[in-house]
Amino acid sequence: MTAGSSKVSRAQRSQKASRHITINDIAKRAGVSKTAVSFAFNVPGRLSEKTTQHILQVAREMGYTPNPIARSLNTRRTNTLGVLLPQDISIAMRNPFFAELLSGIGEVCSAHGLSLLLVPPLRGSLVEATYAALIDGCIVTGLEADDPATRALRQRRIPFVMVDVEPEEDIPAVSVDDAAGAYFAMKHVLELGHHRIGIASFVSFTGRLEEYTGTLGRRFNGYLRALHEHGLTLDNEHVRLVECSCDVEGGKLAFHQFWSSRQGITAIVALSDVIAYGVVQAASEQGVRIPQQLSVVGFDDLEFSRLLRPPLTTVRQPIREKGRLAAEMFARLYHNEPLEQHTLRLPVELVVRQSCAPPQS
Amino acid sequence: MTAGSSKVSRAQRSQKASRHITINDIAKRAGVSKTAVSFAFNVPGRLSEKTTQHILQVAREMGYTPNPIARSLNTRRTNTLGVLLPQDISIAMRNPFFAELLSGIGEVCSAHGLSLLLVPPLRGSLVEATYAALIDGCIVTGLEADDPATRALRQRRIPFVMVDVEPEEDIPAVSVDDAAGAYFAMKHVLELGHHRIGIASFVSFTGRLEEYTGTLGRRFNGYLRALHEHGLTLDNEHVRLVECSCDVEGGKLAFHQFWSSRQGITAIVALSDVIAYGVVQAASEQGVRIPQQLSVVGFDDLEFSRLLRPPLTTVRQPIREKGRLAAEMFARLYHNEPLEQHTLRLPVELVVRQSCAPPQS
DNA sequence: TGGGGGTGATAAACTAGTTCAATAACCGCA
DNA sequence: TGCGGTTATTGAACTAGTTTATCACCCCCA
Repeated sequence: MTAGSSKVSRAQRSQKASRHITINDIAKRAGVSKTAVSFAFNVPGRLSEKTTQHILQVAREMGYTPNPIARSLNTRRTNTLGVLLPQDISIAMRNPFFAELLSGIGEVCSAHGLSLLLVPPLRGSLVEATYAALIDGCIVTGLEADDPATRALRQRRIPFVMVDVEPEEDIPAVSVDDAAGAYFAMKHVLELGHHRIGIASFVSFTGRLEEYTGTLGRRFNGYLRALHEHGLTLDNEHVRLVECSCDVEGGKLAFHQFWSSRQGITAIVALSDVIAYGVVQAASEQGVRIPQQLSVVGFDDLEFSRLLRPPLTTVRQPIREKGRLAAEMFARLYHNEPLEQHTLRLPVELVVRQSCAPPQS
Repeated sequence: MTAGSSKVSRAQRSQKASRHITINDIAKRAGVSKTAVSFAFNVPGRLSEKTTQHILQVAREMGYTPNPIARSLNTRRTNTLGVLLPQDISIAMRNPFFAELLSGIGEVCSAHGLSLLLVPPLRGSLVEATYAALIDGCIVTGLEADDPATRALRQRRIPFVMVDVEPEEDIPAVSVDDAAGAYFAMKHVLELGHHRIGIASFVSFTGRLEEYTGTLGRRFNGYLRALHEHGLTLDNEHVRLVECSCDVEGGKLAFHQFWSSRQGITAIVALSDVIAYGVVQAASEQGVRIPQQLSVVGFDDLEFSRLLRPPLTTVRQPIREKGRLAAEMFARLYHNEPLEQHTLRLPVELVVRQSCAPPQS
């Protein structure tokens, strides 16, 4: 290294590394100020038509396009809506629930020219993820109002709407009566005469049963209410609980656990349709006939549940609608328009199809 | 308005509007330079432990978190991987293909701490969308190498990997032999003895049949080759084409068009499993028995196709794997590591299940 | 010729951080 | 006490744009 090389200026060095073309390059080349270049791109009518066209022509020739990050720094807009996911993307996307939710959210994104950012935990922390996400706001899924990540959003004044959360004053949210839905599902199974029942639950266990929170907790409350009305409890003898991942694979594993336990389970209540799919698939593979030998109920009524073999009895919740409404609420917050209602609660209903029957006598 | 009010400085005004807390506020409050604050957050060991802790303490007290946009402007990193979608998010998400693809891409995102940005056309233009997207690179779906959006990425030196594209020198891509897969599917139907066949295609028509491009064009080539081998052509008499949206609803509409035409169609070949789902559902609703009265073949082998009633005969392509490999290629580009192979071609195979049978005599 | 009004263009300040290069402080040792 | 070598800290420049406030210019009219 020569003495001279250390004197190479920063500008020269970055020149060498084929620097990106910036607004300054265009300004110089076009013989105008960078303000003019900015106006040419952003404020139609602010410059004379001649100047505007000249600047845009120069920009085209040099292949210039304004840096969206620098622009965002000024405008404080990213034109991006985040979706906070409590799990990794690869896991969430195994549950068609999210595809339907995103489809609903996406309708609103198109209308407002927004992109959609999937925000999973960063290095294990959703709070970290919210710090790093380049978003104008977000839809929060699978979290409660007192979650650290939710608090982080509030503190940073990032507008957000929660989905599937216990309704709480002044927190915009779109929910569903999970407890009622679960109650209907379990009641249906009980009224068919089942009393050896497996509950296939996705995991978010935090200790004892009373500590189940969120969607899981609410659905459990519904199940337990129906069980109590029929004099049953989660005693592991009549009613057994198995936890699994919220995907087809999880449902298959759950089925095998129930079936190998030889407790004579005649019905499986799944906390999610996709888990029910796995149960049905594993049962078919084992030659267990549904609903003759085993009844299965789900929760969600995904678009494909009616196409299942047999068509799945389940609890319908309007998932796409939920996404759309949540995103619409966000859009109002985003544009500082008042919300008519802070919390929406959408209806659920039991959809009886062909995956349940009375137990074999 | 008084004369005084016009003299209110900018700082005072923004103060009033409860300005965001910046690195300067923390520096002042902690009695250090903003360089020190930056180091405290980003370069462990660069400051004394005492100073670092003091700064972080002050930051915590004031609820400060570095602005990710300003940070990105310097670091030139957004830690976001884009997925370029040729349609609106709400439409794409109606096809479980994307959920599976995203699931694969998501595996790599987790490993590298990336978020995933869904980038649909902005004001009708994907090129515009690429200009505005805050991403470090992207996975391009449903586009060809000579698409304007692809060119825009190249020009702006945004690293990208294409998915489902005609392999081309030096463009990183992960594809599948669509033509071969389609050939297998059509051949299977023909060998069962069908000669009145409906093709249910998603839309991307650009004029005459020879102008089909991309995935659509490649699959058509496969279908046509098999048809030719059996002396058939797309003549609208024996083999009829219907275009529909790529979702369950589209498949249902396609079925109704085929069935109402009363051309005695005995088999429907769908360009996508999700379209086949719609065909099967509409057929069931009409009391048309599959495969006895109507054979159906799909393309994709989505996770749920084996659970369909009846289980769907289809062409398997490893979608999740495709997403994962594409994302891994991107990760290498992103870290300036050399690619072992620029283009990958994954295998397809016909999966014979129960939705096809010989035509009723 | 002077002044008002409108248009077109710009210099400078601003967005909120990171990074470079230089300095200050400290420690041990001669 | 002086000096070399770390270690800790900082001012200034830099990222790439937008925005504000001002100015120059031209036309019209008095």
